[in-house]
Amino acid sequence: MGHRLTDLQLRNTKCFDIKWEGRADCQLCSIRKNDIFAKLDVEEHKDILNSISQFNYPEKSLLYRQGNPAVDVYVIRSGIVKLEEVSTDGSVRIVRLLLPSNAVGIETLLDDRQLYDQNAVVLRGASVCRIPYSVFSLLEQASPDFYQMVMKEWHRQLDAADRVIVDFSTGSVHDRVARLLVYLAEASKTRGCSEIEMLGIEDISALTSISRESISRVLASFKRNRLLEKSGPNRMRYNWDGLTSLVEQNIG
Amino acid sequence: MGHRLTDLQLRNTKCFDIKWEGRADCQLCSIRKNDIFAKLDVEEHKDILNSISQFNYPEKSLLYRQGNPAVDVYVIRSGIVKLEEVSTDGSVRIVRLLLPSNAVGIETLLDDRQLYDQNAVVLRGASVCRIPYSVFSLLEQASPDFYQMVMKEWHRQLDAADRVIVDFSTGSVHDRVARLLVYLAEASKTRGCSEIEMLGIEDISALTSISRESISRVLASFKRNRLLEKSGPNRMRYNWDGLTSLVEQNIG
DNA sequence: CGAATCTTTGAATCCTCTCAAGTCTTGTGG
DNA sequence: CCACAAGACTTGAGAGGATTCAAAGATTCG
Repeated sequence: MGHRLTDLQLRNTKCFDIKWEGRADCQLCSIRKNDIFAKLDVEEHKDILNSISQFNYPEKSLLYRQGNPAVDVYVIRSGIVKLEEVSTDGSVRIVRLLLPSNAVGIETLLDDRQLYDQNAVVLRGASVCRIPYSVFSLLEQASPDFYQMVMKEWHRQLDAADRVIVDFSTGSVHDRVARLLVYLAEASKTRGCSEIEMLGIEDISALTSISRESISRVLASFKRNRLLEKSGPNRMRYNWDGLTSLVEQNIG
Repeated sequence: MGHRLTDLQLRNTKCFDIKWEGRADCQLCSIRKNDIFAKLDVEEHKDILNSISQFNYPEKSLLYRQGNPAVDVYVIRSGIVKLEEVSTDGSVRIVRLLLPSNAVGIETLLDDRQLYDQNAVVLRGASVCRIPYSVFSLLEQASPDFYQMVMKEWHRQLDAADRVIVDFSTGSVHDRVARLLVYLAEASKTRGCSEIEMLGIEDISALTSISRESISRVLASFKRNRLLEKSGPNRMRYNWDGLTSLVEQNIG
């Protein structure tokens, strides 16, 4: 079985300093082309978007907690956020990883106000836009095809969940970790970065359902084979061809 | 690794006789209260809903194929449908199980017409409503809050996917199968039925990522302990208290 | 710098898979 | 309707992989 949360983590008594980064400037936003506001005329609706603020959440801080009333949607501008479900026995499983331009907490948008389904925890220092529910109800009235973009986000979330099933929960320990690394490498490539934002072993464990020790061993073997190389705290340089050939290998 | 599809299955050359069951009668529909049309005034929009037909798909037939253009949405009225992803190496993984009142193929509704993400295969003879895309585009115009209900369906699908991750892909072989049985038992209970609609071992395997033999062994042990008992083809009588106590046990 | 946390590594055990053979079911055609 | 073939399920034995426990090395943070 997986690892349990400590008391501290469960209560989240620790104080994180979440920095306010100012009003969001949707007009100049670099990631907007891929997010839920992609097709919105932001100039036309600037008074509605007015109430969106931008924050910086440090590593390990919580965007929201499973079971709390869903009140805000967060759009990730940078960093990595995990959605984790805590079982009755206290063990934790990550159900998806969300990356820049993903929206977190879209349960908020269901008509009968729901509770958040998971904990949303920041893995790598994240800059996010916090969007109150009111923005959505106003936009819904002002821009009737707005929900097309929200539906796309639901679709992306399903993709992310399916990825956890198909890629990170199927096959040998070796294969699962390899696929995760390729996934992270892909994400860093599209960001134009040649290094992986490495997850902690604890998180890889909650994502793949593999014991921490086994993960450490697999990573060690990848390093031995020069597929990975530590290049800083939480950063790894990767050998793209080597890694991808690993995951292609299981063809046939 | 998982089992591969046979050539026959990949090509779906076999002919299934899909029976036309007539026009859908949304007015009298017994499952509507839980599906995407829950809050729709069907009398008011009956001319739009006119083009919905009802079909009976036999076991093992395909609603649609992964990669084909998404053209119709199907609402399940009875039976069980699996969504399975076929990897490049031909192995199959079920990413979710869909039950009565779920909609299948909602990728159809994304504005840039998408391809179906998975194969949708009928596991237990299913009666479905086939809803062409046009119905949705008309409803969108006619009933502005219609997308609230569609969003709920996306949410249900995410729940189903998360369930596969948390319950069916985490923990020991024994636990995963036990949770699946409880899930099926719950579903049969809400249908007012005291027997499980049992999946084939192949499908349990694709759902849990467990080898067929191990599943057989676990089921055998449940039968020995009088938690299960065959009560017909593809049907099992279950011991609710026994099964649920199994999945609760891993508390603490 | 030292404490706490996270990661690595080893060795033994346990679990799950694989292979293989047998039994049971289902469906088809004579 | 029976017989046979194909497919699905069961069971055993053995091998291999993954987990566990334990202890030592690294890192991080105050």
